[in-house]
Amino acid sequence: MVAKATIDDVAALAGVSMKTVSRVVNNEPNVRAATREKVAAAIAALDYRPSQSARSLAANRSYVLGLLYDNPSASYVIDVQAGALATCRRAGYDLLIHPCKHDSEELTQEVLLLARQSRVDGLILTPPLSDIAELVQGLVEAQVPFVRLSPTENKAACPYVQTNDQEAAYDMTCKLLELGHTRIGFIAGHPDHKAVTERYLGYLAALKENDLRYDRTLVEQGYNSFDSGRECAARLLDLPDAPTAIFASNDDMAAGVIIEAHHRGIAMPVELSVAGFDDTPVAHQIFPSLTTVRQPIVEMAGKAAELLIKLLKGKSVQMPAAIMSCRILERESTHQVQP
Amino acid sequence: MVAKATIDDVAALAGVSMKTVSRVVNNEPNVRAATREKVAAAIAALDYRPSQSARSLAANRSYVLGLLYDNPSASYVIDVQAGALATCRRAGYDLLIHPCKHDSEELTQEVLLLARQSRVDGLILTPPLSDIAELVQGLVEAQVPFVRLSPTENKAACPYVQTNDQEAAYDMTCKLLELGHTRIGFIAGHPDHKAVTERYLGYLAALKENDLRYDRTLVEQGYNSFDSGRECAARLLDLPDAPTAIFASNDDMAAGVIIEAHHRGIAMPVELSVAGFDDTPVAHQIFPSLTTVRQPIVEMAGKAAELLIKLLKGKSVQMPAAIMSCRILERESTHQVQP
DNA sequence: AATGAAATTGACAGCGCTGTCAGCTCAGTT
DNA sequence: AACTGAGCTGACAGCGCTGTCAATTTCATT
Repeated sequence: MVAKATIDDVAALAGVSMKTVSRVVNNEPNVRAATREKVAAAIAALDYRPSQSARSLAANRSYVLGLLYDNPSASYVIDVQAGALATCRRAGYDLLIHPCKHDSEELTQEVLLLARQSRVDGLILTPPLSDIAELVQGLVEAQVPFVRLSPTENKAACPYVQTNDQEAAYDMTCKLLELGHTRIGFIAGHPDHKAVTERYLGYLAALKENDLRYDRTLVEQGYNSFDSGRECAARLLDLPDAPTAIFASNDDMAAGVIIEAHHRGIAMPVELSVAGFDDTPVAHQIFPSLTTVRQPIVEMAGKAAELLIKLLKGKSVQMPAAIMSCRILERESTHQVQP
Repeated sequence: MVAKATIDDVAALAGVSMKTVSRVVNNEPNVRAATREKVAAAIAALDYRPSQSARSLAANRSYVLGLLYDNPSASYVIDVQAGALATCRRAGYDLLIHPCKHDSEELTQEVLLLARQSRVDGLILTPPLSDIAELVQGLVEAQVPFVRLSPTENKAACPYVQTNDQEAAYDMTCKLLELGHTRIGFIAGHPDHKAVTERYLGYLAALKENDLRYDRTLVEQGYNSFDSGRECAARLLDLPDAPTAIFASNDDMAAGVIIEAHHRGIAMPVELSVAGFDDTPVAHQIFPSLTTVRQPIVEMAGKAAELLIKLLKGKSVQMPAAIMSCRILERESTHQVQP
């Protein structure tokens, strides 16, 4: 790499102390405008770039956020990364990604290590990690700053960003009811993944609200994967009195439903309506394209990073609970029930 | 965070100098076994974790690799990340992700900044960034170590990892020919994305090899996206003498072909065979599931990180060119041509 | 037991920055 | 004109580690 100018070089050229250069670089107050300009000119002339390692060591912060996840959905993870990164860049932070296993024994230790090595200043936890009590507890005890995406438990512990999953699932169920469906199958999400399971509550609430009896045979336990969705669909469609609509807790499972129906020669959406949740890319790449719920994942992650950075700056973020709204996207896979 | 033990604490407890502790921590040779054990015990007792920022500053390396990409495929990016991370963890490195715009004016500057700030020790470039001459040139000049995934140009410049895209596309085309198809439509990839465009050469080679005349109307220019695939398919299927098989340069475009065919009521695979490339998740989530080519992306990225780390360790990696093989996956979307 | 080479260990000087704190400058006051 | 306090600036001491190099120990040989 090119010989790099240090803060001393800049100070010498600008005719000030290196501390003043530091002030200018860090946008600190109490520097006369004229001085600021002199320094800025010197920085430009030398093409000076502060060394991150040096400032990390001296200031005891790394200007790096860690992003923790354990989610099989590539598009979800990419969106979270994109949102977090956008904020990070604006604030001069970098993002370290740290996929991990939510059921690992050493999860908490592994994550704490990141902070203990001073690799990251704070962490963003995404579901299902945001609901692991031991991990959350460990971070609180070690006083590692962190923000959670969509936690369902222990919300007092720290800042979080959330969506109204339950409400959106309620709305989606109502939509299907409005289309005349009375037997609506539901495929629940992975039990370890609390945020997804919340959607089940929305489904239940909508049935209740509309005085439909709850039929246990219409609810299948899925595991968030395409394959599990397909298996659940097979069972639902085998029912003597099969549902005319199936609402899956996520798009991957909904895609599984659609494949299973295709293989059975069921015409969609006329003979079967299908709804999903998440609006992953597959939702509009399958036939029929999927009616689903879009979450503002990028924005949520961006907000989370923002809260975290505020927290790091010491601006007491009084446990702010940013709640963001989902939106139903009606596509081809839902249709009026046939008489 | 918990009060952290420093190297001095460990040295004091073990009764050695901090340099010796440093040697043990870094697995350097020339430390007596007994000493090593004493130190190890002290480290364990104090739960000592070296500060990354301090060692970065002192050793002038960050133990972080940067991953550069500009690829709309979430699953591709996730796979690359996973592969690179696996290697990084084994070697004690972290991974900084850096999505960017391949057509940005300031791309080279932006990327060089990462190294100049000593945030990363080296870079992994993925297509289409691996083919941007200016960027590659800039890195070489600035002496930033880097490794490329699937470069098609200037291969002498530095280590790279590659797949035999062209050969795989050749094989896939032959497979369609064997199924009796003689009019095989082809949807080319984004012209900026060299690695994808190589697949076109494989298609051409197969036609030539089998003495089929090249029909220009059967080749459409796509842009790697689902929508562009669908548009190209529409044009191909509108042809008076429409193809009986369509080979798209990637799965997203192939998914577009399948949707377009569905909307036209074309029965697949009997009336139309479709083939893709990449084996993205959508390939087996659509109906009919897609015959495609699987690249060992995770392995490639892992290998790339490995080469890069070797390079950083000064072990002269004499421009090693790891070439890895693709595999055709036959699924439901391809079928014998109808007489 | 003396000898020399190799193995092992430690002292020390930074790496390039930021935090602390003291000192200086300069309006606005009295 | 002297005084005040806010605004501005700089000296300096680390942050916790690694690289260098010299000192010491070890061990096989003679």
